[in-house]
Amino acid sequence: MSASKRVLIVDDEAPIREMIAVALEMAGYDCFEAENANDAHALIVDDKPDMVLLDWMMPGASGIEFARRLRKDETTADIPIIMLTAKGDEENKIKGLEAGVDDYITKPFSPRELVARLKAVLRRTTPKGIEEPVTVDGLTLDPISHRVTSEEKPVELGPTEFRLLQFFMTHQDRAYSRSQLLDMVWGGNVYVEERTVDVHIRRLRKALGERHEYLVQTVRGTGYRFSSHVA
Amino acid sequence: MSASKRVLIVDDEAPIREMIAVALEMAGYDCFEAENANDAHALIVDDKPDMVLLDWMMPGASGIEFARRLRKDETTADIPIIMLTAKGDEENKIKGLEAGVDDYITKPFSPRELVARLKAVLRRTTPKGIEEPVTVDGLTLDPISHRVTSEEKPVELGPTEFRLLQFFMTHQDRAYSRSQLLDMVWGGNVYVEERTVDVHIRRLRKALGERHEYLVQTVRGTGYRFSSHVA
DNA sequence: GCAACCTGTCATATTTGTGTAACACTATTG
DNA sequence: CAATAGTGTTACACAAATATGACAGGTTGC
Repeated sequence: MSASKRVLIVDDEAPIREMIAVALEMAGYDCFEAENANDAHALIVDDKPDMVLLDWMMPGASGIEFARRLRKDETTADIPIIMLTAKGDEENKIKGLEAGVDDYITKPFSPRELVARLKAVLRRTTPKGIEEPVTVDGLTLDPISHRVTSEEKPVELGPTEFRLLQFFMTHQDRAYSRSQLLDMVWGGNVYVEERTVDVHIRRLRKALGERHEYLVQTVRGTGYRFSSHVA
Repeated sequence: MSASKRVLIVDDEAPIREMIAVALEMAGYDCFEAENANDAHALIVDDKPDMVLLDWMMPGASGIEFARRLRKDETTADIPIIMLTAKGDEENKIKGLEAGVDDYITKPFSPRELVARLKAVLRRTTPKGIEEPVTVDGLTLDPISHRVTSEEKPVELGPTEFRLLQFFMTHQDRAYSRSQLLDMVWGGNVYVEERTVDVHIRRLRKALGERHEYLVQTVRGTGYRFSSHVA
């Protein structure tokens, strides 16, 4: 589930927000909007976005001021910000960069450029996921080719089992409760029965086969654990 | 398709841009112009050129600064840059080379010299692996003759399928999402449905025939992968 | 201007994955 | 040795993802 990135657009002019939203949605982003700094802050707290597009000119708190505020608060400090500025506004550019803005883009701009900048910023702020293959006792998971092999032989896994195994292999020797697994593997806000985890554990074990199923261990009363250590 | 090379001229003085443009067009290049760094960036994003001629002296962001910015972003990092500098400006030359500029040329210069430099730079930057034929299990793609053969027999491919296959053959054993493929094969920022990728994958597979279609593998929930390894 | 060819998008099949509930086991506890 | 809670298994309906075939514009070359 590479859920699409969520972008918050902050601008006091609705038509502009709409235009941007359309462009971004076509490019596969998930947008939501705010028309002033207060609304924006509420939305950010409520559902932390992956990126904020911030208009420099806004009634009330200016964009810069708002950017500073976001940077100050630890929980929002790491959200990338792209500032929208008027043409040739070099001074603001500088202030913006000082305030910790990740990039700025001058209006008017082409949707393409916007998307390109956004991608560029996300690329350099999003920490690269674990890209190295992991191996445990002959079982190898390669995130790059998205493949799992047991003693060189391919292992057939569904998407969920793959993520589950990936999580386990990068978090070994530690017991996780079903609800923790749901959080980590399924993603934060989904409602599924806890027992569903059991079923996927079962599917994973089956796919791993006799040779490796011992790696997925039951911790009675608690949940499951992945370990090459026997009980 | 193999249209003439596209060169972006960035200089704040229109007459100079014009002069250069005329010279280059006579030499068979396709020119477009920008008078400042921001416009230039927008144009580059919109339609990635094969080469950028960059004036060192510009209001706002200096040429060097702009060059650095281009080098930083992965998608523009491989565009060759030739810097135009004032006579005897040795210091800038050094800074320019540090910033990853491919060549520099001092003003005033003759059109002939400019074209010569440009050719030289293109010659040594273009052949980045895009020259060698690739073969996988009897399937060969030759970028030079722009031809694909399966066991010596020619394979009919549309332009998009060709680029797709070329990308795959030069990036094997790696799973790509549809949006990544759109980025890499279709080019930077085109608004196309993700499902379109499926269709072209389908066309590619069909063209490859039974003998080779196994190379194009579906990675459920993720995208596609090209690999001679089964599953 | 015509014909052949590409392309992107739909609508529709097909295939595969997912969550649940029901029932079978197994360890634990007293 | 029950009684009980915790897990394992399995079958199954339905959801989601992918494959496929057809189509309407748009290009290109003649």
